[in-house]
Amino acid sequence: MNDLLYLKDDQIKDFIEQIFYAYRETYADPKKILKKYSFGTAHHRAIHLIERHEGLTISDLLNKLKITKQSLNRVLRDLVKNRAISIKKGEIDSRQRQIFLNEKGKKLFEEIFLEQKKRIYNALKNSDSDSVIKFKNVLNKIINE
Amino acid sequence: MNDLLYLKDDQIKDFIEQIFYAYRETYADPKKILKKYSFGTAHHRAIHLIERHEGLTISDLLNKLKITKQSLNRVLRDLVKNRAISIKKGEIDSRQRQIFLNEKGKKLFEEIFLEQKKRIYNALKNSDSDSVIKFKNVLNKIINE
DNA sequence: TAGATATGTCAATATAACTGACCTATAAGA
DNA sequence: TCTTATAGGTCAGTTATATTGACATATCTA
Repeated sequence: MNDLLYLKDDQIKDFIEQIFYAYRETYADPKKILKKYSFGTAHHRAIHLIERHEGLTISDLLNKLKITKQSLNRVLRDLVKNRAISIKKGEIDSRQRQIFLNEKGKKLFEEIFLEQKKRIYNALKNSDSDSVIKFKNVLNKIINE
Repeated sequence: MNDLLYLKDDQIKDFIEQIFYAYRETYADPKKILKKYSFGTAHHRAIHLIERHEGLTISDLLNKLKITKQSLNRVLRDLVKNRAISIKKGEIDSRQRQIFLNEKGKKLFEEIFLEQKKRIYNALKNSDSDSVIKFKNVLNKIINE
Protein backbone atom coordinates (compact mmCIF):
# COMPACT_ATOMS: atom_id res chain seq x y z
CA MET A 1 0.00 0.00 0.00
CA ASN A 2 2.95 2.29 0.69
CA ASP A 3 6.70 2.03 0.78
CA LEU A 4 7.22 4.42 3.67
CA LEU A 5 8.31 2.50 6.73
CA TYR A 6 6.04 4.34 9.09
CA LEU A 7 3.00 3.52 7.00
CA LYS A 8 3.64 -0.18 6.82
CA ASP A 9 0.94 -2.43 8.20
CA ASP A 10 3.12 -3.68 11.04
CA GLN A 11 3.65 -0.14 12.24
CA ILE A 12 -0.07 0.57 12.07
CA LYS A 13 -0.80 -2.62 13.98
CA ASP A 14 1.66 -1.52 16.63
CA PHE A 15 -0.15 1.78 16.98
CA ILE A 16 -3.50 0.03 17.36
CA GLU A 17 -2.01 -2.07 20.13
CA GLN A 18 -0.32 0.89 21.81
CA ILE A 19 -3.40 3.08 21.73
CA PHE A 20 -5.21 0.36 23.63
CA TYR A 21 -2.47 0.16 26.27
CA ALA A 22 -2.24 3.93 26.61
CA TYR A 23 -5.96 4.28 27.18
CA ARG A 24 -6.19 1.37 29.58
CA GLU A 25 -3.24 2.42 31.71
CA THR A 26 -4.24 6.07 31.80
CA TYR A 27 -7.72 5.26 33.03
CA ALA A 28 -6.66 2.41 35.32
CA ASP A 29 -4.56 4.60 37.59
CA PRO A 30 -7.38 6.36 39.49
CA LYS A 31 -9.63 3.32 39.94
CA LYS A 32 -8.77 2.90 43.62
CA ILE A 33 -9.76 6.48 44.32
CA LEU A 34 -13.01 6.10 42.40
CA LYS A 35 -13.86 2.98 44.36
CA LYS A 36 -13.74 4.97 47.63
CA TYR A 37 -16.70 6.95 46.28
CA SER A 38 -18.37 3.89 44.73
CA PHE A 39 -17.75 5.33 41.29
CA GLY A 40 -16.39 3.61 38.21
CA THR A 41 -14.65 4.69 35.04
CA ALA A 42 -17.99 5.75 33.51
CA HIS A 43 -18.32 8.35 36.28
CA HIS A 44 -14.71 9.34 35.83
CA ARG A 45 -15.13 10.07 32.13
CA ALA A 46 -18.23 12.15 32.82
CA ILE A 47 -16.56 14.16 35.60
CA HIS A 48 -13.54 14.76 33.41
CA LEU A 49 -15.62 16.13 30.55
CA ILE A 50 -17.76 18.26 32.85
CA GLU A 51 -14.63 19.80 34.37
CA ARG A 52 -13.20 20.49 30.93
CA HIS A 53 -16.43 21.90 29.55
CA GLU A 54 -18.26 23.54 32.45
CA GLY A 55 -21.92 24.18 31.78
CA LEU A 56 -22.14 21.76 28.88
CA THR A 57 -25.55 20.33 28.08
CA ILE A 58 -26.77 16.77 28.27
CA SER A 59 -26.55 16.42 24.51
CA ASP A 60 -23.04 17.93 24.47
CA LEU A 61 -22.02 15.25 26.93
CA LEU A 62 -23.81 12.53 24.97
CA ASN A 63 -21.96 13.58 21.83
CA LYS A 64 -18.62 13.44 23.58
CA LEU A 65 -19.21 10.14 25.35
CA LYS A 66 -21.14 8.52 22.51
CA ILE A 67 -23.34 6.45 24.80
CA THR A 68 -27.12 6.39 25.08
CA LYS A 69 -28.98 8.84 27.27
CA GLN A 70 -30.20 5.93 29.38
CA SER A 71 -26.62 4.96 30.13
CA LEU A 72 -25.62 8.53 30.84
CA ASN A 73 -28.61 8.98 33.08
CA ARG A 74 -27.45 6.34 35.52
CA VAL A 75 -24.06 8.01 35.78
CA LEU A 76 -25.45 11.51 36.25
CA ARG A 77 -27.98 10.32 38.83
CA ASP A 78 -25.15 8.84 40.88
CA LEU A 79 -23.12 12.05 40.62
CA VAL A 80 -26.08 14.23 41.59
CA LYS A 81 -26.92 11.97 44.52
CA ASN A 82 -23.32 12.32 45.67
CA ARG A 83 -23.59 16.13 45.29
CA ALA A 84 -20.61 16.08 42.92
CA ILE A 85 -22.52 17.88 40.16
CA SER A 86 -25.52 20.18 39.70
CA ILE A 87 -27.84 20.17 36.73
CA LYS A 88 -29.55 23.47 35.91
CA LYS A 89 -32.01 24.64 33.29
CA GLY A 90 -30.37 26.05 30.19
CA GLU A 91 -30.21 29.84 30.25
CA ILE A 92 -31.02 30.37 26.57
CA ASP A 93 -33.05 27.24 25.84
CA SER A 94 -34.77 26.03 28.95
CA ARG A 95 -35.41 22.60 27.46
CA GLN A 96 -31.71 22.05 27.80
CA ARG A 97 -29.86 21.25 31.02
CA GLN A 98 -26.42 22.56 31.87
CA ILE A 99 -24.09 20.53 34.03
CA PHE A 100 -21.69 21.99 36.60
CA LEU A 101 -19.27 20.59 39.14
CA ASN A 102 -20.07 21.41 42.77
CA GLU A 103 -17.32 22.03 45.31
CA LYS A 104 -17.44 18.34 46.14
CA GLY A 105 -17.12 17.44 42.49
CA LYS A 106 -14.19 19.78 42.02
CA LYS A 107 -12.37 18.21 44.95
CA LEU A 108 -13.09 14.74 43.62
CA PHE A 109 -11.84 15.73 40.19
CA GLU A 110 -8.62 17.11 41.66
CA GLU A 111 -8.04 13.93 43.62
CA ILE A 112 -8.57 11.79 40.53
CA PHE A 113 -6.54 14.06 38.30
CA LEU A 114 -3.58 14.21 40.66
CA GLU A 115 -3.30 10.45 40.38
CA GLN A 116 -3.94 10.25 36.65
CA LYS A 117 -1.64 13.14 35.87
CA LYS A 118 1.47 11.36 37.11
CA ARG A 119 1.67 9.00 34.18
CA ILE A 120 1.28 11.70 31.53
CA TYR A 121 3.50 14.16 33.36
CA ASN A 122 6.32 11.69 33.75
CA ALA A 123 6.04 10.69 30.12
CA LEU A 124 6.20 14.28 28.93
CA LYS A 125 8.73 15.76 31.29
CA ASN A 126 11.66 14.15 29.50
CA SER A 127 10.29 14.94 26.05
CA ASP A 128 11.13 18.10 24.19
CA SER A 129 8.31 20.44 23.28
CA ASP A 130 8.54 19.47 19.62
CA SER A 131 7.80 15.85 20.51
CA VAL A 132 4.83 16.87 22.58
CA ILE A 133 3.43 19.10 19.87
CA LYS A 134 3.81 16.37 17.27
CA PHE A 135 2.28 13.80 19.58
CA LYS A 136 -0.71 16.04 20.02
CA ASN A 137 -1.03 16.67 16.29
CA VAL A 138 -0.99 13.02 15.33
CA LEU A 139 -3.41 12.15 18.12
CA ASN A 140 -5.75 14.82 16.84
CA LYS A 141 -5.57 13.53 13.32
CA ILE A 142 -6.45 10.05 14.51
CA ILE A 143 -9.48 11.36 16.38
CA ASN A 144 -10.72 13.54 13.56
CA GLU A 145 -10.26 11.06 10.75
CA MET B 1 4.31 22.42 39.05
CA ASN B 2 6.13 23.53 35.92
CA ASP B 3 6.37 26.62 33.75
CA LEU B 4 6.64 24.77 30.46
CA LEU B 5 3.46 25.24 28.49
CA TYR B 6 3.22 21.64 27.43
CA LEU B 7 3.37 20.42 30.99
CA LYS B 8 0.59 22.63 32.27
CA ASP B 9 -2.40 20.88 33.78
CA ASP B 10 -4.75 21.98 31.03
CA GLN B 11 -2.52 20.39 28.43
CA ILE B 12 -2.36 17.17 30.43
CA LYS B 13 -6.14 17.18 30.84
CA ASP B 14 -6.46 17.57 27.08
CA PHE B 15 -4.26 14.55 26.54
CA ILE B 16 -6.32 12.48 28.94
CA GLU B 17 -9.43 13.42 26.99
CA GLN B 18 -7.80 12.78 23.62
CA ILE B 19 -6.40 9.41 24.58
CA PHE B 20 -9.94 8.36 25.42
CA TYR B 21 -11.27 9.55 22.05
CA ALA B 22 -8.41 7.97 20.14
CA TYR B 23 -8.96 4.58 21.76
CA ARG B 24 -12.72 4.68 21.42
CA GLU B 25 -12.74 5.71 17.78
CA THR B 26 -9.99 3.29 16.79
CA TYR B 27 -11.83 0.35 18.29
CA ALA B 28 -15.31 1.50 17.26
CA ASP B 29 -14.60 1.32 13.54
CA PRO B 30 -14.68 -2.50 13.12
CA LYS B 31 -17.67 -3.16 15.39
CA LYS B 32 -20.06 -3.80 12.50
CA ILE B 33 -17.74 -6.43 11.09
CA LEU B 34 -17.34 -8.07 14.48
CA LYS B 35 -21.10 -8.20 14.90
CA LYS B 36 -21.42 -10.31 11.74
CA TYR B 37 -19.45 -12.99 13.57
CA SER B 38 -21.20 -12.39 16.92
CA PHE B 39 -17.95 -11.10 18.34
CA GLY B 40 -17.31 -7.99 20.42
CA THR B 41 -14.36 -5.75 21.18
CA ALA B 42 -13.07 -8.27 23.71
CA HIS B 43 -12.67 -10.81 20.91
CA HIS B 44 -11.13 -8.15 18.71
CA ARG B 45 -8.43 -7.29 21.23
CA ALA B 46 -7.61 -10.97 21.68
CA ILE B 47 -7.41 -11.63 17.93
CA HIS B 48 -5.24 -8.57 17.45
CA LEU B 49 -2.74 -9.67 20.10
CA ILE B 50 -2.70 -13.25 18.84
CA GLU B 51 -1.94 -12.03 15.33
CA ARG B 52 0.83 -9.77 16.60
CA HIS B 53 2.34 -12.42 18.86
CA GLU B 54 1.67 -15.78 17.21
CA GLY B 55 2.09 -18.73 19.54
CA LEU B 56 1.84 -16.67 22.68
CA THR B 57 0.73 -18.48 25.83
CA ILE B 58 -2.40 -17.97 27.89
CA SER B 59 -0.42 -16.13 30.53
CA ASP B 60 1.26 -13.94 27.89
CA LEU B 61 -2.17 -12.94 26.70
CA LEU B 62 -3.42 -12.41 30.25
CA ASN B 63 -0.50 -10.10 30.93
CA LYS B 64 -1.20 -8.06 27.83
CA LEU B 65 -4.95 -7.82 28.32
CA LYS B 66 -4.84 -7.51 32.10
CA ILE B 67 -8.11 -9.30 32.63
CA THR B 68 -8.81 -12.41 34.67
CA LYS B 69 -8.39 -15.86 33.20
CA GLN B 70 -12.12 -16.44 33.66
CA SER B 71 -12.86 -13.47 31.42
CA LEU B 72 -10.31 -14.50 28.86
CA ASN B 73 -11.66 -18.02 28.87
CA ARG B 74 -15.06 -16.95 27.59
CA VAL B 75 -13.42 -15.05 24.75
CA LEU B 76 -11.09 -17.89 23.77
CA ARG B 77 -13.89 -20.45 23.94
CA ASP B 78 -15.90 -18.35 21.48
CA LEU B 79 -12.94 -18.02 19.14
CA VAL B 80 -12.15 -21.75 19.26
CA LYS B 81 -15.82 -22.62 18.67
CA ASN B 82 -15.71 -20.37 15.60
CA ARG B 83 -12.49 -22.08 14.45
CA ALA B 84 -10.75 -18.70 14.39
CA ILE B 85 -7.94 -19.90 16.66
CA SER B 86 -6.24 -23.11 17.76
CA ILE B 87 -4.82 -23.76 21.18
CA LYS B 88 -1.94 -26.22 21.36
CA LYS B 89 0.20 -27.66 24.11
CA GLY B 90 3.38 -25.71 24.74
CA GLU B 91 6.38 -27.23 23.01
CA ILE B 92 8.85 -26.66 25.83
CA ASP B 93 6.53 -26.63 28.82
CA SER B 94 3.46 -28.72 28.15
CA ARG B 95 1.54 -27.12 31.01
CA GLN B 96 1.41 -24.06 28.87
CA ARG B 97 -0.86 -23.51 25.90
CA GLN B 98 0.13 -21.68 22.75
CA ILE B 99 -2.44 -19.80 20.74
CA PHE B 100 -2.47 -19.56 16.95
CA LEU B 101 -4.75 -18.05 14.35
CA ASN B 102 -6.34 -20.53 11.94
CA GLU B 103 -6.97 -19.63 8.31
CA LYS B 104 -10.41 -18.46 9.33
CA GLY B 105 -8.93 -16.32 12.09
CA LYS B 106 -6.40 -14.80 9.73
CA LYS B 107 -9.13 -13.84 7.30
CA LEU B 108 -11.20 -12.37 10.08
CA PHE B 109 -8.22 -10.41 11.33
CA GLU B 110 -7.56 -9.02 7.86
CA GLU B 111 -11.16 -7.98 7.47
CA ILE B 112 -11.12 -6.21 10.84
CA PHE B 113 -7.73 -4.66 10.27
CA LEU B 114 -8.60 -3.31 6.83
CA GLU B 115 -11.39 -1.34 8.42
CA GLN B 116 -9.46 -0.24 11.48
CA LYS B 117 -6.38 0.67 9.51
CA LYS B 118 -8.11 3.43 7.56
CA ARG B 119 -8.25 5.81 10.48
CA ILE B 120 -4.60 5.40 11.43
CA TYR B 121 -3.40 5.36 7.83
CA ASN B 122 -5.22 8.55 6.95
CA ALA B 123 -3.94 10.22 10.08
CA LEU B 124 -0.34 9.29 9.33
CA LYS B 125 -0.19 9.71 5.57
CA ASN B 126 -0.03 13.49 5.81
CA SER B 127 2.43 13.46 8.69
CA ASP B 128 6.19 13.52 8.20
CA SER B 129 8.20 10.62 9.52
CA ASP B 130 9.58 12.73 12.36
CA SER B 131 6.06 13.34 13.65
CA VAL B 132 5.26 9.66 13.50
CA ILE B 133 8.44 8.69 15.32
CA LYS B 134 7.81 11.24 18.03
CA PHE B 135 4.20 10.21 18.36
CA LYS B 136 5.34 6.64 18.89
CA ASN B 137 7.97 7.65 21.42
CA VAL B 138 5.61 9.67 23.57
CA LEU B 139 2.95 6.96 23.39
CA ASN B 140 5.53 4.45 24.55
CA LYS B 141 6.57 6.61 27.46
CA ILE B 142 2.96 6.91 28.56
CA ILE B 143 2.54 3.15 28.48
CA ASN B 144 5.76 2.37 30.29
CA GLU B 145 5.47 4.99 33.02
C1' DT C 1 7.73 -37.47 45.92
C1' DA C 2 6.21 -32.65 47.49
C1' DG C 3 5.24 -28.32 46.19
C1' DA C 4 4.83 -24.79 42.72
C1' DT C 5 3.01 -23.36 38.32
C1' DA C 6 -0.16 -23.13 34.17
C1' DT C 7 -4.47 -23.70 32.96
C1' DG C 8 -9.59 -24.82 33.11
C1' DT C 9 -14.10 -24.32 35.02
C1' DC C 10 -18.33 -23.53 38.01
C1' DA C 11 -21.08 -20.09 40.14
C1' DA C 12 -22.44 -15.68 41.51
C1' DT C 13 -22.07 -10.78 41.00
C1' DA C 14 -20.84 -5.98 39.20
C1' DT C 15 -20.39 -2.52 35.75
C1' DA C 16 -21.53 -0.37 31.79
C1' DA C 17 -23.54 -0.57 27.97
C1' DC C 18 -27.72 -1.63 24.84
C1' DT C 19 -32.89 -1.55 22.69
C1' DG C 20 -37.49 -0.08 22.78
C1' DA C 21 -41.25 2.34 24.55
C1' DC C 22 -43.34 6.21 26.38
C1' DC C 23 -43.57 10.69 28.90
C1' DT C 24 -43.16 15.98 29.80
C1' DA C 25 -41.58 20.56 28.82
C1' DT C 26 -40.30 23.90 25.72
C1' DA C 27 -39.05 26.02 21.29
C1' DA C 28 -39.99 27.18 16.58
C1' DG C 29 -42.45 27.36 12.39
C1' DA C 30 -46.75 27.54 9.44
C1' DT D 1 -52.18 29.88 17.89
C1' DC D 2 -51.81 25.32 16.69
C1' DT D 3 -48.63 21.90 15.32
C1' DT D 4 -44.51 19.74 15.14
C1' DA D 5 -39.78 19.17 16.44
C1' DT D 6 -36.35 19.02 19.99
C1' DA D 7 -34.27 18.19 24.71
C1' DG D 8 -34.49 15.51 28.20
C1' DG D 9 -36.28 11.81 31.76
C1' DT D 10 -37.57 7.23 32.88
C1' DC D 11 -39.25 2.27 32.99
C1' DA D 12 -38.16 -2.35 31.74
C1' DG D 13 -35.55 -5.88 29.95
C1' DT D 14 -31.25 -7.51 27.89
C1' DT D 15 -26.33 -7.97 26.55
C1' DA D 16 -21.23 -7.66 26.90
C1' DT D 17 -17.50 -7.74 29.65
C1' DA D 18 -15.56 -7.85 33.60
C1' DT D 19 -15.11 -9.30 38.64
C1' DT D 20 -14.38 -12.60 43.07
C1' DG D 21 -13.88 -16.98 45.05
C1' DA D 22 -13.45 -21.79 45.00
C1' DC D 23 -11.72 -25.86 43.30
C1' DA D 24 -9.76 -29.27 39.79
C1' DT D 25 -6.10 -31.23 36.71
C1' DA D 26 -1.74 -31.68 34.51
C1' DT D 27 2.98 -30.91 34.52
C1' DC D 28 7.34 -29.05 35.94
C1' DT D 29 11.03 -28.53 39.44
C1' DA D 30 13.56 -29.12 43.55
